[in-house]
Amino acid sequence: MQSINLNYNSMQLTPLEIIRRESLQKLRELGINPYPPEEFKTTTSIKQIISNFEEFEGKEVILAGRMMSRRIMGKASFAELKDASGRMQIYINRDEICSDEEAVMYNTVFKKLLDMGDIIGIRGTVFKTNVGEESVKVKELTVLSKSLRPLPVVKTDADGKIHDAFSDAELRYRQRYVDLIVNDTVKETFIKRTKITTSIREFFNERGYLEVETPILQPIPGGAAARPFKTHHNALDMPLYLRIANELYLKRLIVGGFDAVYEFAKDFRNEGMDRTHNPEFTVMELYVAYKDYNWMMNMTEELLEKVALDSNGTTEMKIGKNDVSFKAPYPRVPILEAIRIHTGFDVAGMNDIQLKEVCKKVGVEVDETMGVGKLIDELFGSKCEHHYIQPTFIIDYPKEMSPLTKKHRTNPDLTERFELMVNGKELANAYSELNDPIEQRERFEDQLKLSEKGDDEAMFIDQDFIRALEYGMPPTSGIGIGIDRLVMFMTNNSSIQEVLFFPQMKPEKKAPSVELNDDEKVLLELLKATTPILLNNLKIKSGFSNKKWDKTLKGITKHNLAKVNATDAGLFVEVV
RNA sequence: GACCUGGUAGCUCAGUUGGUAGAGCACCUCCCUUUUAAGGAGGUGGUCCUGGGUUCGAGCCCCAGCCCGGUCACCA
Repeated sequence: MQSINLNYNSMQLTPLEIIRRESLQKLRELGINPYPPEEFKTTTSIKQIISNFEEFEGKEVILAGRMMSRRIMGKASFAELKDASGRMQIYINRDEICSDEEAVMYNTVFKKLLDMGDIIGIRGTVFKTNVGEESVKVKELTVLSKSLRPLPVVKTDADGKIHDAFSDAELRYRQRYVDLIVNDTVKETFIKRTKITTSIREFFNERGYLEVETPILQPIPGGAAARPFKTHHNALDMPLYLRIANELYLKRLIVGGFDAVYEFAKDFRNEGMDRTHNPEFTVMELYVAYKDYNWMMNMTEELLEKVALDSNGTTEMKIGKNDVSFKAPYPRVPILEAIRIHTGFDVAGMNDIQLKEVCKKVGVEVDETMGVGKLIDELFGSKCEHHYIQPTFIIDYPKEMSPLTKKHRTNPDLTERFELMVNGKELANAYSELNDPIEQRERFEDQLKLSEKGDDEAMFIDQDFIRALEYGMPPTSGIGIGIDRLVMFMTNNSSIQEVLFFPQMKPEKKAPSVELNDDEKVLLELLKATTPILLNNLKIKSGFSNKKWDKTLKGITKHNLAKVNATDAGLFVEVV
């Protein structure tokens, strides 16, 4: 983008950056390419050495990584090298890496021209220092990439206590690359995230379930109730929406004859952002033919137990202040039972008027647009949800709030649906899927009525999806698991931003321009008319307020267009 | 969207009824061959988020705005 390029061109360098650019130039003058093109072949990784130290001791290794700290002591130095696998100390001795008289590689390149953050390669032998620290004695040093910006300096003391941590949330999210370099725990979070998704894939693939991809750009944003992002396709000249869910597409595939399909889907919802909501987020949805929601509950227990073990090595977890166990089985509580337990009211079979009465009594706010489903959802959400810390299936939701769910086998007012609650939050949502096309059309029409009544979350009708159901979909159970939320639980993070590499942020403000502003131009013209001029006279001529005067004069002196001279006769300003 | 915190050096942070902008680390110069939050001596470095205002004088007070975070509201 043009504006960004302009910003870079007009960027004012800090003294630290200028020094590094000068070092870069000097490296080139010494005939060292600071960005060499050749492959750099390493023989092992830091983690390998640390975890098999006896095997490596005395042997030669070649490593590459970022220099994270440096302690120079005359003719010898220690530095910390960090590669993708870990950190370890390297020992650099002048006479080991240099044979020439001037010892250029040590005295000039290592001591003067390299900086913290530079990427280097080393060849040397593994040894242990007198103090017992595992290290590599460097015999050869190669510059692999010069770093032009100083990294934050984060130090860890002998007790493992971190000093001057790079902790500003805004900087960490905007410059995640820096966060990943200096904050090791951040990297661990994201490695764990991949372990979790890998664990889920393994679980499904072993069962022969098929991983698929379905459209993100959808003409009708179906499968959930949420405000979509809208975009436009130029060639077709039609609106398209970023998907809010992929449910209806996966069910079409079940119609098409796949027994089990799943997708890790980025979904998009144009709604508020907070600690647990990002406009784009990841949901794993799975559909399995010939199963029901009871089967799905059993599978979910098994899956989560495995995910906990694969990612953390245990089913027992600390989430915030709570101890949570993912050991199966999990209790199954009908939603109306939960409401009875936590409010004292049995709302089974109540109509909307009676429900509003109950809401009023227990202090839950309601409005006219709310139907039975929404009222029950509201009661559960504000009075019950937060009580379910241990994994608990809340089951048998009312029909009104579940337009894609099959009617309950014993009670036609309810549906075969469950939500899995963990730590007081929803983690998964699953149904015995509605496969009766005639009833599905009726449910959609009920949603349309809700929408006309003012419910802006009611679902859109997808005619093609109904057509697919009319060809016949086997009885099927489906589930959606919020992956970001699952990762939050498994890594004990309370903010979704901590488990997304690049959480959504408002743009940074523009870098200051080197262009003169209008006030500065005016002042410079005045100055050019009479130069040198007594400072106070120029101030009076400008007519600027004190603050504006001060800022503007500082502005043009900073650009080196004018300077102030102190003489016996007073302060004079002149053009340079 | 509402309310509350905060925004000062590359990083982490101080900053006194409003009176010339500070510390630690980093950086620069010098000393130092198994150190480790290495150490010792000296030094450089600032759009105090932005724009107005009050004042002889604003990092600090007032007004408007921007950005992060938190709480609530909204929301699968």
